[in-house]
Amino acid sequence: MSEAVESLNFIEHIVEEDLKNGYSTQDLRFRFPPEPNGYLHIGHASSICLNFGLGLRYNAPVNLRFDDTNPAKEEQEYVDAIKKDVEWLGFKWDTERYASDYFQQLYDWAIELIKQGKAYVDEQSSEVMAEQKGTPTQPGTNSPFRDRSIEENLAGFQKMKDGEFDEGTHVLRAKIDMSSSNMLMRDPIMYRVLHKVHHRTNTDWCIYPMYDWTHGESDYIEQVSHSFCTLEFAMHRELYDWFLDQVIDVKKLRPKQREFARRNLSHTVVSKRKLLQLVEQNVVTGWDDPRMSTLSGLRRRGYTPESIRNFVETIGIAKRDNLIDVSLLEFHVREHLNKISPRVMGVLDPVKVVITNYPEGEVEWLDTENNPEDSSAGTRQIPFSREIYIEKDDFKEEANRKFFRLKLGGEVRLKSGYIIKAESCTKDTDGNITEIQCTYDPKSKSGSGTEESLRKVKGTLHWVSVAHALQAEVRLYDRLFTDESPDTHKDKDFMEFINPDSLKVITGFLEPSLSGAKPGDRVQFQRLGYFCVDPDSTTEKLVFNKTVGLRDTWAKLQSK
RNA sequence: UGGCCUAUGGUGUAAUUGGCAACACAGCUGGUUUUGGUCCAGUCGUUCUAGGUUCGAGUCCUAGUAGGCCAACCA
Repeated sequence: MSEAVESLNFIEHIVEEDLKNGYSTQDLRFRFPPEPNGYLHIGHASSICLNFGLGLRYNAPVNLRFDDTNPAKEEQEYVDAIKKDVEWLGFKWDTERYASDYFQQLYDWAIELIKQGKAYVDEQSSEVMAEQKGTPTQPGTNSPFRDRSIEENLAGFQKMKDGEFDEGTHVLRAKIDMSSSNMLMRDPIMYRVLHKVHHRTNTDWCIYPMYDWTHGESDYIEQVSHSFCTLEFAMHRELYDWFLDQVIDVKKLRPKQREFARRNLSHTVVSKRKLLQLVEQNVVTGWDDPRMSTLSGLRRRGYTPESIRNFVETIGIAKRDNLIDVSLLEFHVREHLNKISPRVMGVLDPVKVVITNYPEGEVEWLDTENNPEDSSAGTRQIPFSREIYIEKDDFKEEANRKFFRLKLGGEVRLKSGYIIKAESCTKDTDGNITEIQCTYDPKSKSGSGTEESLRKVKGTLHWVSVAHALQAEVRLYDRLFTDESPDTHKDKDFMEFINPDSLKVITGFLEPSLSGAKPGDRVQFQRLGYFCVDPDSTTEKLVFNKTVGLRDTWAKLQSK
């Protein structure tokens, strides 16, 4: 095996550089820090694969740390869902942490800051403070409470902690620089009063630390070497470093924050807030609706962890704006499913075919391979009889030479069965074809080795025996949004681009071998696409989700 | 009007750190095929602009242009 020249992304270059400049691999430690206020989506997969991938690469621990500093939005349900998703993607965290584990330490440090004159209690309303904050082009002005005594601040902070103040009346602020060109440095809030029940600390606290005060210090407590986040936090780095400077012990490792661009996926939204909106407004059935860009939605849709990891690998990590076409994600799921999915036959839009010269009442069990990509997958038997279903699209009374399917007077191969010839068809009063009459060549049976069976006919159709067909609910999905980038229009809300036809529920007719299919099972309906059994499925009523269609060059030709 | 970040084929990402611009997807041609799938072969097409440094610039410098981010008691 020749060692291919490894190409690293800029984050990996940073780590390599640090290793060259004195870090040892023992120093390396990473973390994935979700806020438990929603479900993970495909964008998080990039962050997960980045951090856990680095852990694997350097054999370094990776913590799963819940950034749970806002009890108003965070719930245990989300914690559970996030853990499930990370595991499903195939990663193992070193330790499970919570920012709330550090509330006491954070509080103690805050007292120190007050004692050093670097933090103060402000009693103004948020409106007034916002006004004093200035604008990006104009400096802010100091709060009248900025210079009160340390004793006063200590007492005020104590009262905040003791629950003597109402929400919104008092905050603890870092005393930095109200004229900084970085708005975040204009005396940022460290603590606010919140009389809310926290999912872990319950009512122990009624003051809660803000993100900036919490995140870097949590990294430091855990001795995380590299703290990666998305670009919108770039301006926070200065604050991250300032807060670190206040508590750092130079003998300990100093975490560094670096930022990368979030991945945008076309025809969807990749934002917890917007996904929550879809859930709350019942545009979808839940966080795990198969149309959602959540990991749980993709899982239910039939995506495999491998396919998502491969996708994330090829889209890489960088700092520029991007819009990745969903077709790349679809490529990766097809690539994996092609290798692992058993092939079966199902007809989703049926028209009946009667083989007039086939004996009435007779049933033949035909051998067919389970997966041409995997010879060890073996074969199974499928029933053939006088009446079968084929797809409506697979028959035309008249068609040109480019149409490789069934037409009057023409022949096709029935997959793993016989060659049939269309002789006539019947229609209802509206002109819809209701039945096709065919004859078959008894000597053309697949695999029989006869001269007739070896004949080349251009088309091969999938089919199911009418008498043996299993009926199943099949859910067909299309993109949730009609616009490739629904949430980037300045004058339009992303909800205006919702695709009204993103879900179509039909009844499909499937080969009987599918009768025992279990939720999560994945198959390829030949010539149609990849499908998986939905959790809603029961033994009485099978329910399939369409994961993704096969590449369809015929459809492409037709649309020209 | 301020600050920060970014700019490489249609899309995404590389380029041994200053040394022949490449990989994947998409597109197009053809071949194989009992899935119009898979697979195989071929093909199209790229460094935002203008200066500068250098034997040599996608890479460094300057200016410009374009896009993104920044004024929540959210993260």
